[in-house]
Amino acid sequence: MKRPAVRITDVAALAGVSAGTASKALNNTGQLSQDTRERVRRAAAQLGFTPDVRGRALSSGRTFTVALLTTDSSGRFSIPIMRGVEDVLSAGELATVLCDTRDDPLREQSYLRSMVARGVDGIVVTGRRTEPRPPIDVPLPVVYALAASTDPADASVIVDDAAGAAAAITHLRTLGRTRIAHITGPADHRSAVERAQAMTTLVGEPLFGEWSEQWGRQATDLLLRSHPDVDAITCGSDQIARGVCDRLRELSRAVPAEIAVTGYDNWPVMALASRPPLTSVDLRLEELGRRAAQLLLEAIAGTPHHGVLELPAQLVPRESTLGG
Amino acid sequence: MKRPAVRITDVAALAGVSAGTASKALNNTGQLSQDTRERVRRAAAQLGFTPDVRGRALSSGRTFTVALLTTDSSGRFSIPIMRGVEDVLSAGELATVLCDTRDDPLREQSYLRSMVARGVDGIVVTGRRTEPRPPIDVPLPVVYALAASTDPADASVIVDDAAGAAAAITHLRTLGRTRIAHITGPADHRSAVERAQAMTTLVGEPLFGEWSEQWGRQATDLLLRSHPDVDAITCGSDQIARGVCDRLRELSRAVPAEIAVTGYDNWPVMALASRPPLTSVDLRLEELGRRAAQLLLEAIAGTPHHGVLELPAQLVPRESTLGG
DNA sequence: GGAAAAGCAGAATACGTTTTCCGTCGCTGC
DNA sequence: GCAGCGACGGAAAACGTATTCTGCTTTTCC
Repeated sequence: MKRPAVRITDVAALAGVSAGTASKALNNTGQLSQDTRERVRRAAAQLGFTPDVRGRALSSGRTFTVALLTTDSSGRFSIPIMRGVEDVLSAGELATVLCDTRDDPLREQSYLRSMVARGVDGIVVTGRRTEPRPPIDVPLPVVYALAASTDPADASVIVDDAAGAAAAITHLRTLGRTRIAHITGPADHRSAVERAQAMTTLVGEPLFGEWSEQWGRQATDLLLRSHPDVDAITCGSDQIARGVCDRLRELSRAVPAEIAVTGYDNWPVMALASRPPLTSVDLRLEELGRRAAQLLLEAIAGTPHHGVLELPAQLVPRESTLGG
Repeated sequence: MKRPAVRITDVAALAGVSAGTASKALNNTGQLSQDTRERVRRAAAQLGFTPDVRGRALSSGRTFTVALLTTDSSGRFSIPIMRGVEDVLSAGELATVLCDTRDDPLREQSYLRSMVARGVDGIVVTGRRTEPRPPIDVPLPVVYALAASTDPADASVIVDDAAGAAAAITHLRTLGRTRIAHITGPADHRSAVERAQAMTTLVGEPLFGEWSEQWGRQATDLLLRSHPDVDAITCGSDQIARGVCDRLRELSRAVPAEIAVTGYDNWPVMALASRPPLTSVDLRLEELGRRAAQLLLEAIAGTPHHGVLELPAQLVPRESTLGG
């Protein structure tokens, strides 16, 4: 069972060349005849040779490993990003190592030291909030995902929240809604503020509160009292939107016939379980993770990007605006 | 900024010893005078020396890296386990590399090859379902988490679902409930079946369906038609329980005054958002991940465990049974 | 006081790969 | 026929650490 690990010297021996030559053949470097390359490749295939990453790392500096530094690995925002990152990296035969800092600067420092000592090829930094964050100080390629670096010279990829919010508004106006209100999360959350600002021509001021269903229900009451004639409510999150829908149903206000509702985040467990299912704005976080990983690969390859890349969000229409 | 990486030879030079001696001093191996050890340690601290994992890996075989093989990294079950695993491993200065197989056997094979080539010290295998899974074939320490290996000689850590279900029943009986029904997920899911079997002295047969709120609502109607006098409903998941609560409220049946409801999984976003908040059974998945990681560390250290370790679940009482 | 034993540290080697530097061979052009 | 060049592949060094082996010094015991 425990086959004794075939090394490059074994391959070289079988192909009748030296170890160095075998290395060149397998990595398409140096100058070798096509014939020799082919012979070595066949030998490697026959033996099922897989280069030992340890030796390779020591010798070439490349470790084919990337660190994923996240402030919380449990959040529903970090997870899809992780998936996207890991997807791209694994396709390139790179390994992704997980560093969950738990929002603790000490843990972050400790991880960074450790990752530098490991000689990772690069780092993807992500977080659960969209507020820009201070850059990390490492002599390595770094890409920031979701939460941009405050240093504009760094490479960051984030979601275009304003465009996503605008898309929701446009969608509602196309459907003929004119008196649109907005209920969202805390006023000190950048995502809440950015979305609210992009929601033009609102009825009344945006209602800031929490990212919870309860606040959605509560805010619905407030809103209907001050603006009884709204015909659409855009929400800063699917949780809030679900609360809004629940409350409207309790009040026998038909959704969307009477009042259309939109969510935000397109979190399946909320958006689909809501009654009715929510029209929402998908952040495309997995794609964001992929792009971040691609940028990192390019930076590792020697062509780093700079500045912030904003990815478009995508409106996903469902019954809460389209009727049923 | 880019300091030129201090190596062990630098430390050795500063301490006035050879590289090999420095290594021994820092790793507490070999025989050295206490004085020498101290001197080397001071030199290392002064220089901020962090051993290069690459060199260490090549030399000692140990790579201080563990692979976390998961069939899906997005599930709400895998995530807490990952956290627990990563928590323990990072405390031991080990790195956790993420391998998301997406339920694809080919990807799994490819990852395993890659991890063996990397020389990881061990592997934690986890999944999103509790059904036992075929073992992986690698010459390395392995621990299975959540989904046990079908080979009893392997080390597995799982949740004691039967005990969790029994705890819910006991809780309800203590509260004086006697006519208890059960609504749960698909009959071909082990977790549904195990929980249902442990629910003794039920009113009627368990209702198998989907893990969804909609099924919870639907099943509530079915149940009330056949057994109008139930005074408690245990559910196989929090989603189902939330659906049950919603339907009961629509029917003006008070929870828990008239009918008590319990969930399962203690998934905060469901259990806390439900009206009323759900009494639920916490799977303690993070703890499960921790235990798995600890077992793996012991196996790596040379004292492997065998067989299945069942961890207790924990009942978390809330208003859906305790009244309000 | 001498021999054996213990304590200590250095030199050398190994880990598996990549990469640089050379040497050889065959060819071209004069 | 010879200098020079290009194409190819081998030998060796390098990466940074751990570890084994060896030898020196000091202690201990008779």
